[in-house]
Amino acid sequence: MNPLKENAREATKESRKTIRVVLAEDQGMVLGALAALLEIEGDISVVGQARNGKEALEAVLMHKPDVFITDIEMPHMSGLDVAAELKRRRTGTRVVIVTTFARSGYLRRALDSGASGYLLKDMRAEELADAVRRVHQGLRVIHPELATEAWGEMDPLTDRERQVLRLAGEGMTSGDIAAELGLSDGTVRNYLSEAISKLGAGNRVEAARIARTKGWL
Amino acid sequence: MNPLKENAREATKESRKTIRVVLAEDQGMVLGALAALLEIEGDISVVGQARNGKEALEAVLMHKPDVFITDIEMPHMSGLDVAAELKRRRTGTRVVIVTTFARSGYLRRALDSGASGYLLKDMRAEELADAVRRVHQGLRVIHPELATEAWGEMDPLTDRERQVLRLAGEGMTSGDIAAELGLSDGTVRNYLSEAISKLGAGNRVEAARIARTKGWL
DNA sequence: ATCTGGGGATGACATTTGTCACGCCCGCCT
DNA sequence: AGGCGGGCGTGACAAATGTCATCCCCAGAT
Repeated sequence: MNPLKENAREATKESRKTIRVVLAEDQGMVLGALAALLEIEGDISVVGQARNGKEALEAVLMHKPDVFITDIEMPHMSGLDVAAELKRRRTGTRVVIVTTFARSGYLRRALDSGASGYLLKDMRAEELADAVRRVHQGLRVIHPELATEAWGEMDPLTDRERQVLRLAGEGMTSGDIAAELGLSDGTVRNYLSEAISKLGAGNRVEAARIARTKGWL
Repeated sequence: MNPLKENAREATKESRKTIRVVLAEDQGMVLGALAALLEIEGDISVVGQARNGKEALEAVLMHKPDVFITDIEMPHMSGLDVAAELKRRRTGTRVVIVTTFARSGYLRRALDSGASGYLLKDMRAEELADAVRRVHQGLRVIHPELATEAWGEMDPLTDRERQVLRLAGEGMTSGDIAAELGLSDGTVRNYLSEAISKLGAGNRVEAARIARTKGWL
């Protein structure tokens, strides 16, 4: 129980420096590559890897890592769901989302789920380790482009509009959609028209595209 | 990483064994991570990295690597385009496609473009280095799931149809497309109509969706 | 020299879309 | 009770879309 004078310096150094990380990502190759990338850093150690949300949750609960790095789109439980669950369980683990998608909707949900970081995969690889360190220190790290710009605009669509637009984006005709949702053909067209104008699009296809890229789907 | 410490004997050994690689991938983080992954292997050296098709082409022409590893979907020139161009120029470089998409159309085009390997990103990370070695030895490496189903259905679309359908899928109107391609409005609609019927779709949106999922874009 | 087929264009027509202006019903606010 | 406003529907109309038959042009194939 007594501080060991001799290696006290090293011990504290070690315990202060090594950041234990669990990594989740459904593409095996990217998972392995990211692990390799992080292992290069002397102060970061990957203690667990997972290829889907459920495994990820188990791995985090088992290893109690300092930082949990996860993709969003994974089989059966998204990274956002895992983050929310971890928040609910009050594990001390900090969460960093690393994803392809610069959708403000995702960012909002990530922050709501208690994530400490939101990074895009097209960031420079070297910055990942730094981000992990910052988050470990209790800081928040948001990808710059998201932190400023695309942030602020809220989803202007009503539930119906979203619903209708999604189906239209799949190639369904107004009539199909009407049948599917138990609405009238004209009503569907009205919603579509509303959505198109709200999104500043020229037609349903463009509207769907815009909504998708904003994460409002 | 330190070529200076070789003496003559080691140098010949080295030159026989070290596989020089150029890597292309638009997501910076994945690019860096893959590079890290490969650099761990003693016999593989990443001599160039690129984040889009054009850079990739330049990098390959400049470094003349043994193997060129590339993603498909990149800005302004796809990995497939780069592969085709390299084939045309008869560089000795062997090409390995590494992509997310298990689309038979992509595989076909990859092989047509002279690629020696087609791997999916959800493969285990450790297998990448092996694949690189095999390809370097002149072997072909095709992701198992695809190898069997490889000769699936053929792309029924002509170039024009593909072109027109792509733009239509972005939300452009027939008129826009006509202007863009220097065709008449009616002709565009004819191509679209052809594409729709070839794909068994009900309208342009569905047709675009189908073509996309098949990898015929 | 002729035949053939692909790329491209036209014109006509039936549907589907996108817009608008209204009208109805129902819950909520004060 | 009266007054909103949101969800839903109708009708009408212009524009865009999908389908066909038909025609021109030109490069290969025979």
